[in-house]
Amino acid sequence: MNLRSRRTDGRPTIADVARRAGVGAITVSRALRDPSQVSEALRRTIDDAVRELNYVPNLNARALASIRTDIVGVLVPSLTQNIFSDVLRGVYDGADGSSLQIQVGNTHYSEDEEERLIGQMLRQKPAGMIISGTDQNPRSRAMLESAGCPVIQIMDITDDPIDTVIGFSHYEAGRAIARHLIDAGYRHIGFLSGWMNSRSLGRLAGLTDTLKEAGMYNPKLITPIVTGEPVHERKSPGKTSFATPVGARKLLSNLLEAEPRMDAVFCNNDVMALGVLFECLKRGIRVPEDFGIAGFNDFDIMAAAHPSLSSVYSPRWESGYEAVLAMRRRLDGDESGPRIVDLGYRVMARGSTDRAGRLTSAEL
Amino acid sequence: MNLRSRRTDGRPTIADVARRAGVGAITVSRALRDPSQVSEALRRTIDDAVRELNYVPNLNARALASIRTDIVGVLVPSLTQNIFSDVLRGVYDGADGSSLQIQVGNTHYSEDEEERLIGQMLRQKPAGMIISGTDQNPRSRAMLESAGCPVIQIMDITDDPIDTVIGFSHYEAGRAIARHLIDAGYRHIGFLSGWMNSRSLGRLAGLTDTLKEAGMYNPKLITPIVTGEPVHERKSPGKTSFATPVGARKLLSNLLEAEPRMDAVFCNNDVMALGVLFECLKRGIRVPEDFGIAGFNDFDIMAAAHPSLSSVYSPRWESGYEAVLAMRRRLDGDESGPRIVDLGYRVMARGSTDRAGRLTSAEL
DNA sequence: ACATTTCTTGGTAGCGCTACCGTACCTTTG
DNA sequence: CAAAGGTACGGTAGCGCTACCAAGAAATGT
Repeated sequence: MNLRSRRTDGRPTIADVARRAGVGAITVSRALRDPSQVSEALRRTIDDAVRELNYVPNLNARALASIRTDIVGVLVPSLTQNIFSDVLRGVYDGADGSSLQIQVGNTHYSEDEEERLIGQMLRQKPAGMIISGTDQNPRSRAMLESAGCPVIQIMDITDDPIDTVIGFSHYEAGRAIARHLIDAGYRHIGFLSGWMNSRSLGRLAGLTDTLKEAGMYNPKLITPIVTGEPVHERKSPGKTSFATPVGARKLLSNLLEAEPRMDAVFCNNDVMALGVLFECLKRGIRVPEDFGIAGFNDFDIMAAAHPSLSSVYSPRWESGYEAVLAMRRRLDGDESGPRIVDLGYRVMARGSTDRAGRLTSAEL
Repeated sequence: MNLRSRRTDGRPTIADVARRAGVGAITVSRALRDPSQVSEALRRTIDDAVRELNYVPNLNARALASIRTDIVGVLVPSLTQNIFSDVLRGVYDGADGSSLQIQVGNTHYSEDEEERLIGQMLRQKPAGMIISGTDQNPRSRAMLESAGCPVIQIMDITDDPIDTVIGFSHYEAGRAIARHLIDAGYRHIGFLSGWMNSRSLGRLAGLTDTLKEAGMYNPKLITPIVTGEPVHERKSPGKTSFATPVGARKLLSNLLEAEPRMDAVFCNNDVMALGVLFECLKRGIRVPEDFGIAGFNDFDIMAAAHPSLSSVYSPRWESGYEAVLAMRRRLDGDESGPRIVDLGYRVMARGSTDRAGRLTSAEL
């Protein structure tokens, strides 16, 4: 007896629980998945048996039998940048305490890679997909539309989501920071960036539109736009085409050379803004009196710099978190949630753009 | 015909491939998993059939039938800190192109949570486990020792690994930075930290031992040590008990008040070092002349600061990457790899500790 | 009173794959 | 040339779970 085959690993199965509780296996299965289908008394007996045997359901068997999993596929374009670390943190926080399993894929900002990963993930019949951005190619979009599971796009916004979009408008954020700089009294406002993706381009568009409206647009104040696929940063500890603070210092020098009247710059991200601040420190350019600096994302360091650095807060953690919560509601059968959720942004006005001296010293 | 049951999703199965190739299903299975067991001719026919049908193996069924998966469980203590984002990036880069699936768990620096997650992951019969740190509790350790799969500890080092350890000595890193500060001419060297984990404590021990040997140890120069479980940072966009640059500015003020002679500080991490630099800028303390600053980890921003900030480079990406490569070798049956891998650290001497003026201006 | 619906439970038959064993054929050896 | 071993392939029987169908008990309607 008990000549256990080598095919099992000795853990209790649903049949063991059923035997111990004196019920059928299928009843145990129901009690576990949807207790409301089982009578109070049996439910209790089954729960006891589960606890005594320390039974844990085999997820592979469940997935095989029911053609569905608890996997949520999450696609991000980069793991190098802190932005997406924050998004993933929100995702994991949102999944905490649920049965959802997170599976992360890195598209490396490549549409082809994105398409490949979508296909691969969908083959696993995931419970849902969360994907960064709204600029999937037509084939990717078609796959997602016929995926038969909730699909949530994040970190951008559109009025034509695949299914649901949770994010904010980069274009509006660009407009807002431009208005802030103009209000602060700057007149020769530049834009500094390294490699640009579609969201960065949205911010730039917002900035330039606003500057044009104010009659302050000057192309010499914009760093050359680099798009296309970034140099892949995989398989190396360092970064390549993404924004680096060192690169930002060089780019600032270039801009100042091309247009010495420049008196403020909106940096495509916070890291570059820090680099610019340090370049100003080195050159003895006074911030904010001679020169205004604004970043994007509002990482912690911005508030702690001296002078403190203005930025635009982007809801990165919130995007991930809200996406998973929305996913959980959908998977619980609640279809009533909105399909377009604008989480907004927030201009954080700090010392580095306080030319007018409006802030108290405690705020600096 | 073709009254497809609702139980399948219409994708081709191994049986479809077998039928098309005119062979048995088991032969297809073998051809896919270990082509050397199948004759050249059949292999080709099967490959063709696979391609024509666009067949993709069902991983759940494979896992169920063979009681093993391609999942690698990765346990990190935090997703809030960039350190572990870098580790995860290395992990994903290392797994790129293999069939391994990464599953991340966040222990929130809690031994109990770690134990729970280990149990949960082992129940999935993972192909291997990667776990941060070497300070698992006895029950966790016992579970991992009898897990029957490769277990790789990372980001620290020990001569008594559970299985394999890939990391570096925090104690030696602490000694090294202490020597660097002494060499640079500082005499009242402090240590600044927020919440401390066992690895931070190792660095501090290295620092204080070295200072004692040099007769320069002064407890008033050490911020109060905060250990135990950190305030959980889950379910919120912000951080709590972890190092923040704002907190660092306050802590520096406290230390300077307690011991005005302090002339250098080793910060538990780079973020705090940045905060300290900004506090010095605000107070008009000259760096490095009046005060030396060193951080830990060597994030990009350190080299770009002005003055550039000294730090200790820690192999975060490398830890994750090498761990996965070692895992892959083990899973391929190569047991010859070393069980203890010291990836080392590197003191990055920069402007913020260059009291002696040894660096050229280009290096600053 | 009986028919009808609702609720609770169980049996059976897979889900797609691989472990195990068996068979046919080929090679080697004394 | 028989015996022994090796190689290439296939059949069978599960892995642990759930979809589907069925049936009995209880509740409800007429």
